[in-house]
Amino acid sequence: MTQAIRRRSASPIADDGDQLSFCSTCAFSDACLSQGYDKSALSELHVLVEHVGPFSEGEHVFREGDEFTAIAAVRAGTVKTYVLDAAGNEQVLGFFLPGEVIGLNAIHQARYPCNAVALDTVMLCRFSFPKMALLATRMPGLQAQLFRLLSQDIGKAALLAGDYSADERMAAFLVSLSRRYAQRGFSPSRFHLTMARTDMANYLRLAPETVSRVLRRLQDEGLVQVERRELEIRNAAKLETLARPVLRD
Amino acid sequence: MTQAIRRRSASPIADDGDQLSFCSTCAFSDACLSQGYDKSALSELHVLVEHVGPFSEGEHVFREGDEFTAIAAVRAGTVKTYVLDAAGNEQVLGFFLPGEVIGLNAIHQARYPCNAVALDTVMLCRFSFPKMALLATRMPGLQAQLFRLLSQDIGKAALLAGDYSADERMAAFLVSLSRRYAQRGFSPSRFHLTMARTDMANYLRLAPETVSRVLRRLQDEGLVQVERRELEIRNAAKLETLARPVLRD
DNA sequence: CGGTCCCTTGAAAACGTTCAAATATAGTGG
DNA sequence: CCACTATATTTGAACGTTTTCAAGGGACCG
Repeated sequence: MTQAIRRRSASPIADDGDQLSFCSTCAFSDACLSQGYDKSALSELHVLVEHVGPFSEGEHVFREGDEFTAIAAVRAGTVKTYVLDAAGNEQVLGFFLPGEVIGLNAIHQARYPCNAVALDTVMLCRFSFPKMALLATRMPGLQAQLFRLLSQDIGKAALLAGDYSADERMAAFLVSLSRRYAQRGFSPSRFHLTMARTDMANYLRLAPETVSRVLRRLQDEGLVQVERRELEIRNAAKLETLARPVLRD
Repeated sequence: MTQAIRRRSASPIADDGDQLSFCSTCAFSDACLSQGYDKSALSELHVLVEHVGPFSEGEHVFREGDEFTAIAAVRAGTVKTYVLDAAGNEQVLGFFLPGEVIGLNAIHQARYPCNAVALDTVMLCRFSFPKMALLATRMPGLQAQLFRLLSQDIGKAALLAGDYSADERMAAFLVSLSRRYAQRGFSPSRFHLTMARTDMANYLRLAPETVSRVLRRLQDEGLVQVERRELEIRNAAKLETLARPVLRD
């Protein structure tokens, strides 16, 4: 089928002087910079970066079973990963916002174990994984960052895993989005829900109807204001209290 | 508090001639051997191995918040990892059988994010992670194996994550145990459940009463035979059919 | 303006939980 | 070796949250 993480307009941007600032959204550059690597080391990292996209809404970045060659950091937009169960129902595994890395769960099988689709206009930084691993043997800081990224993702599923109430799940989801947007410089209190209610439901393991009802309940209690896909957090403290059992912090 | 992954009778075994065969249960040795490394490379790996244990039932291997220094492969016994929620309820994250590696989720925070306790008499191979990472820069096969192990664990939580019925969860759990025992040379159709019903319940996000009822149901339908903690799988085909939605294979 | 898709709302049903209690097992000390 | 206690497991019945089923808005797009 289609090549995983398709190449688009790769070369022009990759050689562009703006490269470093573009890539400053990537976790890898952050790590390397903080490790005090010199320009030459950094340029080695940037040599194996490919800027790909845009992917438009509904377009797939990779599909389950595709050969794994690269991981990718989201530069703009939102990527949803999911699998289809036997009955054809979608199980959403995660949403990836700018700065977050997709494809890490594909390493051990050398194939992507899930599908990844753009929820809006998505731009990616694509990293050849074999090349990156090779480079990591010469850059301990990069290796450490890769280990950290992988290790971090192991615990991520906790949000889904616990047997929490629908309200707690939803609160945790919204707080998580808020924090992740804040981390990238976006407003933590007002943002656009880039996914459909159905996606949220499939992610939180709830029925779409339940998502609807919970959002209404949270709004009636003054915790949030939802207008279609626009969300405003009106009482962050209470929302975080609700989310605490799930997020554990 | 106590040192994470406590040292016990470390030196005598580590220098023993039996070392290699002992460590053949460890994923790392497997990987290195299969990569065709010479003895000197292997001995480098074995220098940073510490054989620790035995831990007796109920004894902790590490606790949440302990400083992370090492990962460990289970050599014998079963290790349960868990966290306590705000109400003090136990959330079981996983059970680790011989050959499986604990501590991988501790890398990114440099602290163990959960507790690990022995369910029976446990023996471990302890690996200093900093030393291992350093060695991995010189042994690409080891680095690759570490990446694979980490990557693999990212998808593991799927068993808990989906919204499956109690029967499906239980079936998937039993099939998973069966396969993992088989992989290490134990009987896939008859084994001892090293964990209490409550542990299974906390792992599967069910009430203990539900676990009891589901096991009875599976037994009444002739899929398994349960006698206290002794389990026999009587109809593997049907059990796997039940588990299929969860395990996805 | 009509159609489609997404979202919302209401009522009934289901699955698992909770509460309560009985039974069984292992460990302890006499 | 046996009684005794604490713990683990099983069972029954009522309850509750979420799902399912059914239908009604509402926005966006042609």
